[in-house]
Amino acid sequence: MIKTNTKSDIFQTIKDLDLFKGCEDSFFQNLTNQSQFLPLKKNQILFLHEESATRFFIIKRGWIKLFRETFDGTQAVIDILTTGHIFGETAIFDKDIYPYSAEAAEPAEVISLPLSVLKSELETNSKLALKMLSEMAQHRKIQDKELEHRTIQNASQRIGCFLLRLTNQEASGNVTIHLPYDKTLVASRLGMQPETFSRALKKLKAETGIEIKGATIFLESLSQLSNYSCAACSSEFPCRDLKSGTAG
Amino acid sequence: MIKTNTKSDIFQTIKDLDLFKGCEDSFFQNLTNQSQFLPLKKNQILFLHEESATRFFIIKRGWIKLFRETFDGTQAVIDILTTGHIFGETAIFDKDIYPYSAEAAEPAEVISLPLSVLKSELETNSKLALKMLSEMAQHRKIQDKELEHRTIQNASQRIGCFLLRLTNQEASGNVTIHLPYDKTLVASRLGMQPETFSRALKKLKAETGIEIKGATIFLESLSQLSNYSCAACSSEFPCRDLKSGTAG
DNA sequence: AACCTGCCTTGACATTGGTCAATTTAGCTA
DNA sequence: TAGCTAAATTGACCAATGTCAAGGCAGGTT
Repeated sequence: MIKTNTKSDIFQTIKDLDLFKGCEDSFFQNLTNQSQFLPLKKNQILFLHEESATRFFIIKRGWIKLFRETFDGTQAVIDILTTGHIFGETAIFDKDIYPYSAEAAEPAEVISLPLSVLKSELETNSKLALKMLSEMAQHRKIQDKELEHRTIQNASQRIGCFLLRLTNQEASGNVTIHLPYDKTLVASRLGMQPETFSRALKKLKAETGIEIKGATIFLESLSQLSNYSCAACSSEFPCRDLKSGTAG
Repeated sequence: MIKTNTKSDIFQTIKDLDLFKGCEDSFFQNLTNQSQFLPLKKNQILFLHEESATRFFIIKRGWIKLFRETFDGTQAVIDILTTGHIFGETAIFDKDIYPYSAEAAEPAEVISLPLSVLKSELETNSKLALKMLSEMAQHRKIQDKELEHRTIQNASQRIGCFLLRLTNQEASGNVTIHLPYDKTLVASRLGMQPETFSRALKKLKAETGIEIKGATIFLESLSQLSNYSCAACSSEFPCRDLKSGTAG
């Protein structure tokens, strides 16, 4: 039986990250030495927007919601991330202030690591800097597309697009999709109210003939959705660059 | 009389860029040697989304619109940039493919530079990589906020926010703002129809008491607008990080 | 001055999505 | 199983924005 919260497991998890590919073991060791394993209950807050930052995080399991809110409590969801994704690291470039709040959308486990170690590694390891730069540029493109979608896709199309991004887009034939978290949360991720989500999903079903049973959706083929959703997008269908949960 | 399209002027323009601060003259010289000065007429297209990229650009004068469009011609404006801003450079990180289209929103002058030189400089100059990484992270935060605004601000509030970002936010007392380009374009920049823009501006006037004369807007004070617009934003008013035209 | 042309505004109306309140459903726990 | 709670759905209504069509205005040209 493997324990998932040992230091050696943390070491291995960090080492396996694509972002850190090619880094020295000493770097991983430094990070690991100052690491913490954090189990999070649903809705548990990890840090708040504008808070001073000393640590960044890697998701081991579950879903983390990044968001910001206005004074009156209105909330805007920035992204919802899962296993293998990093967040909080951009504070390095912004006066060590977190640019968003983070909370567990579902029970989750994250690894907490010191920003200082990452920061000094970045200054000496140009491979890492370039890799991070590349991921950042990728993310930027995704953000641009997100904004585009808010502008030109309606609620049903956005849901269809979201579902497609949960699948292997090369698949042919029947596909079963399971929503990864609450519908309410999917709604906020897509910038709409839960009621709108509910009705828009129903409309999506009527327009495309998909089957819905609770949080599970059955497709006869991906084109059933892509014909409907991708018409209102600037990219061709298999949209390789738009995997969901890809932010940091 | 200074000519603005000489090689030596290009050299100086590049050297003055914040992004390139600290780079060697040899780098500037390499860029300059392969540079081109391009005067652009209004609506002239510079490159198209998905096109193969060999050059990036720096704006010398005027306004450049970055956008993408769907098959049926619906257009989503990503950003509108002006003097001193760089664009097209992120193609380096995306298989040398432009992630958006670019055209002159107003008569403009841009300097065209080879991506190859930038690319190899990035690989050897870690200061530059870090600086670019930092700017990218900054941009990312701006994009997040842009998305937030689309979600929680209404049309009038977005216009107010846009106007505030055109000003020196430390100013006290009277302020005169001049719209930098067509209202139609401002509308698309803010993700709304021209008709909606027109009505929303009227509403903004009614709600805040600003004065409007054509493309010129008079404020008695910035708080007149900030009270109205920034209520629906997660940031406090003087929002230093949200300068307009800040993308690349 | 007359006339274009493109931008902007306005009105009338359609559509989309948001809000509020009432139920229904599903998953837990006792 | 009964009962609790949170999530999801539904209906009725409203507000915001988009669409289409008609004018109006301003700047540039002849």
